[in-house]
Amino acid sequence: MSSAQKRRVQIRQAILDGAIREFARNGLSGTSTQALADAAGLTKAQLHYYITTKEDLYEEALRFIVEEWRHIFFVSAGPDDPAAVISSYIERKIHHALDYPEVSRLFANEVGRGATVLSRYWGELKTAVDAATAVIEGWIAAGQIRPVDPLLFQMNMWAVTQHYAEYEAQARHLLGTPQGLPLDRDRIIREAQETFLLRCGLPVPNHCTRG
Amino acid sequence: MSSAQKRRVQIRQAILDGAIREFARNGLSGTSTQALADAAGLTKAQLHYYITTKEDLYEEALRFIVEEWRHIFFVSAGPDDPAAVISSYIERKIHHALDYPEVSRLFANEVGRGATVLSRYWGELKTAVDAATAVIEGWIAAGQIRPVDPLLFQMNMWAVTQHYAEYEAQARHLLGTPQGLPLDRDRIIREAQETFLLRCGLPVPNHCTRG
DNA sequence: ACCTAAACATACCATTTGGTCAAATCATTT
DNA sequence: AAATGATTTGACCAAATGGTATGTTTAGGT
Repeated sequence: MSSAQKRRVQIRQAILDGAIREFARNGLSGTSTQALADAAGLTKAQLHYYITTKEDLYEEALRFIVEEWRHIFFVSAGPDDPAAVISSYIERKIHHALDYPEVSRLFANEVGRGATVLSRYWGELKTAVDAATAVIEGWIAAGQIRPVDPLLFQMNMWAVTQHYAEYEAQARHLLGTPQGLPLDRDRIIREAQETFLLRCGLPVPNHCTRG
Repeated sequence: MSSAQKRRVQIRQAILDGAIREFARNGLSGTSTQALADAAGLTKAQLHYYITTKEDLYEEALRFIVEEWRHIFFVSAGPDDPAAVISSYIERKIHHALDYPEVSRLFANEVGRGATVLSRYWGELKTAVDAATAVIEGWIAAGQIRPVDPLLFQMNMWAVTQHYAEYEAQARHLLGTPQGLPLDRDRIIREAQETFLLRCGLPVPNHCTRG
């Protein structure tokens, strides 16, 4: 890859990163092209050399998120036991939520507006969810876990893990975590794991005893 | 109250209702005063006769929500047993979320942006949450429920109940509920109750047997 | 050195933005 | 009916909006 190509890729990445930040904060209509340009360190005209319209960039950002999540998440049909799969899912999901809160917020924002843009990519998500549903139903049929509503079980795990990205400000305030310091991830992960393991009638590993 | 006064109250209510709708959909910066005026059935100039600035109206909407929620929600220290308190909280919260999704979305949006406006009213919320924490800790001390992280337990209940307002579009798609029909509330409520009752080590009432 | 195409900058466009203002209308009270 | 205050209107403002057009610079290959 020539240095010119490398530079172009870098700029495109900067645009995408900035766009996710800005769109997550102010939504589609609340984000100006000027703000997008600034966030990427470009001129407005320069930005328009790389993108066509604001809406296009917005859709690209969403597509990027969906693609990324499809690779990272969704309960996969591993050979593992249910407890391990659930624990791992929750852990990974919460880490991601706290590492990239803007990504989660942008997604939430779009769905909250009715997901008019996102709905185009919902087929992929539905497929992944259906696969996970099949896995969970298998667990239930095999008597490995207490019966659950597979779909709602997934949605509730999603809700809880996502929450700490979307409500980070509130969590900070209620937990008394100052602005600079990170949230207590282990504490959050443990409580979430405990909740959904117990929901499945699975035993909870007693890490260290709680204070 | 004279008819003139009555009319004024009606207009103010229309403005507030419209504002919650619009702000919930497009955020503060994404909502134009024109849109706010249209939503209330007024002229832009007429709107400015009743409000001073967009920001003021936004803050008023948030204040209204906080005040409303303070009356309706938060685990109250009733004489009831834990199971009844938790079940009732979840049921009321989910009904409210599905009845007034815009309210939940506006709140979520504001918190997602860092809650810069809302933070002024967080004292009240914190008080209510602390009171509930004390109640839950009492349950634990009395051996009435399995030990939980009281704060995170509340946040997770909030996350799940809130979810069906914020992600209504996604829930519709995954549950296969067409646009016109309402979501299956009983199903959602039951799964949520089961999850958080089991988290507390409490028995689940076996309503009707599940299909 | 030279040519071509990619990358960038300045100035610009019509429209929309949040908000104001004086004048006109309405309702109410005397 | 006249006076008075509350309400409504349309015109208006400077600034910001999304996006373009036209030129200028830069980089890479020959």
